Amino acid sequence: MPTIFYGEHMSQRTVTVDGKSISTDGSIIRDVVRDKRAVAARIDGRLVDLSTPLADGQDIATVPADSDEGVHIIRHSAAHVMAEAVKQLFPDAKPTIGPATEDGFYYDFDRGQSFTPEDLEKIEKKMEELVKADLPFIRKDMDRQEAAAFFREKGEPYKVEIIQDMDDEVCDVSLYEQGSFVDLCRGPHVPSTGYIKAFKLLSIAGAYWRGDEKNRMLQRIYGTAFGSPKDLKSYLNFLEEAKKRDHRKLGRELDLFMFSDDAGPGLVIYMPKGGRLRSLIEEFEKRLHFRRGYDIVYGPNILRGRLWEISGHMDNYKENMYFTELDSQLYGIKPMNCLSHIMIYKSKVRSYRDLPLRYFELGSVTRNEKSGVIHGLLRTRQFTQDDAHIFCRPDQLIEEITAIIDMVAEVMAVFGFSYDMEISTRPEQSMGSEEMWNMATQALKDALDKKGLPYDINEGDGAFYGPKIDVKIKDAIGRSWQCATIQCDFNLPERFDIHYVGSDGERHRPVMLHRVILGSIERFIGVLIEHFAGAFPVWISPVQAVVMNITDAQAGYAADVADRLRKSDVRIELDARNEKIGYKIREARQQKVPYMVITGDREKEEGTITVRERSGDQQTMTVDEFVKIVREAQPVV
RNA sequence: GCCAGCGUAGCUCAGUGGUAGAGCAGCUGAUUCGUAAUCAGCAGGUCCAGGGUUCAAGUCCCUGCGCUGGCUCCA
Repeated sequence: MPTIFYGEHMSQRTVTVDGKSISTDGSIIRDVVRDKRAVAARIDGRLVDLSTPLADGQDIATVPADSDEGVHIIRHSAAHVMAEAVKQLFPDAKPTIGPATEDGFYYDFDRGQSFTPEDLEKIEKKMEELVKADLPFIRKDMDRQEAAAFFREKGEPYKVEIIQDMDDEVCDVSLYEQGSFVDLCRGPHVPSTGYIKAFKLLSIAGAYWRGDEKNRMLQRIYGTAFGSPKDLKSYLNFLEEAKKRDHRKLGRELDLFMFSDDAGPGLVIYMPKGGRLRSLIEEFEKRLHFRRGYDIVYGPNILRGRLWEISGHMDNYKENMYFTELDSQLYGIKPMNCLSHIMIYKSKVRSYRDLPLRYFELGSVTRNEKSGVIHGLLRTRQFTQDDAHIFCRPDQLIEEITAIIDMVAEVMAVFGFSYDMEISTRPEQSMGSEEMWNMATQALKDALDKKGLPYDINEGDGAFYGPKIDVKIKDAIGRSWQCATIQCDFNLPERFDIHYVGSDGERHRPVMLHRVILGSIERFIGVLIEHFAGAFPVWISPVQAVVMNITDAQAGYAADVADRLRKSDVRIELDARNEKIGYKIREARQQKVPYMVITGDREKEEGTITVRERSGDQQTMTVDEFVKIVREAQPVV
């Protein structure tokens, strides 16, 4: 192994640091970096340690602790410190991998036993000691074979496996040592453990080696670290905030939906207010689709097994499906809505003039989700999609895709979501020719390119019958959720042998688009709840206003106002209980009702109402004026 | 499905192997009040289910179910 003596050349050098030219007799980058917050540096776009030797004429950019890259490096270093702590406390734990993530870091260990919450505390304490000791991170470059031998001797088989699985052309690997711990690692790292000023261990979880469920389950410890204690604190606050917005908690508190152990896991039961919310969204969707040339259709929930064989579901989707038997015939409970729509298409001879045909269905689908993945409204075993299938000619394909992209944009604007898009390509489990897949994928790309919209590629994540554009919406606290998806399918038209008669009098094969805008209504409602923290916009609020009197003297007037509002389609509740107005307001606020309509003696005398908003602002007006305000909150689509 | 933790009143949660508890919500009564909780009383339990250990189990052990956090999978 070549040894570098950093102090070897004591000559003067001229380097550029963050755009400033510096003349130095120092030998490593750290010698010329004035910025105390610097944790690493960038040379020619490459991230390096501050201990990297200086070379004459180098252009150095420092990476501060509070930058995205800096935080990433701190987290990665924290993962190493955690591994050292674990090795000291539990010598039998074999380290595997420990990367930084978007909001923290983790390290996976192979160990006979699991870690307990008490272990977590011990590990955190030990980490604090290691940070206090301010141990330097020392990089060592090592020949690949030598490194493999080194880890084999240390009894760390996972590191050996990682080295052996590297590309053939890799000759040297780098190791980082701090204190008693050496890890295979590309780096860079902070100069010493003392740079890790704000960290916290969060949870223990199981994780498969290399993410494959056929492999051994490892013990993962999650933690997070930041450039400063202040940033760590604000992240922990953010987690608290997210907890308060949890749709499962709000769903119960606002009486929207429930789950019942007796009914079964992953099966949503809508309570009256949740039912109202859902029906409002569905009404909105029906209008939306009618106005854009869609037809509303309904298909059965179970279809013959034979049909699922033709569609390829039996070969590609069977493990997600439920089956039943009727008159000793096999039936599949639908996990998707496409088959009935294909039946509708097939029911007549179609002319090229008839296309595109757009069939829309608020279709409930049932999928056998593994027990461990079920999660409130966001992952259920039965859900309703705002599903549509568009049958079109190949020459109409791009136009139809772009129309859907526009529709997604309009709907997301109505709800106030921003979003990113990605294209998912052919998965391993799939059917059809390579040519079809290429055509379909190209069509999706062309449509996005034509609109000038940016997108990522998600290799191998398409549906089994075709590639898709996935829309990931971002909620109010920055988390992203998949809702809309647009799938391009050349497969099912062929399998069901559907066709249209072209202008040439010949039969031609149409193309099929599968698409959803909100995706699963359940999931979308879950995201809506968290996005608005339960304080829905007026137009979808299950209760838009609570009418309340101040004393029994205005009970009759309040009932009269309530009646007038109800007859004007304002969704109201009347709170005529013998309680103080402060108490009624408190309850309405907790229920996140947008308006409180207060009727005291003053209002009764003038024939008005006082309307209090969620913000606390209030105004006295007539019932008609208030009705107008509520009506105008309805979006036009 | 896998790993770990958890399961007590409608909700949030206390509970040392020895009589099942609190706050809020609910119900009843009093109070008639102007912008985030009026007072008093009452009622509320298969301690997730089944089995085991024990003189005795909410508490310890086993199995199942469910939930939570992850992993894999996904709208």
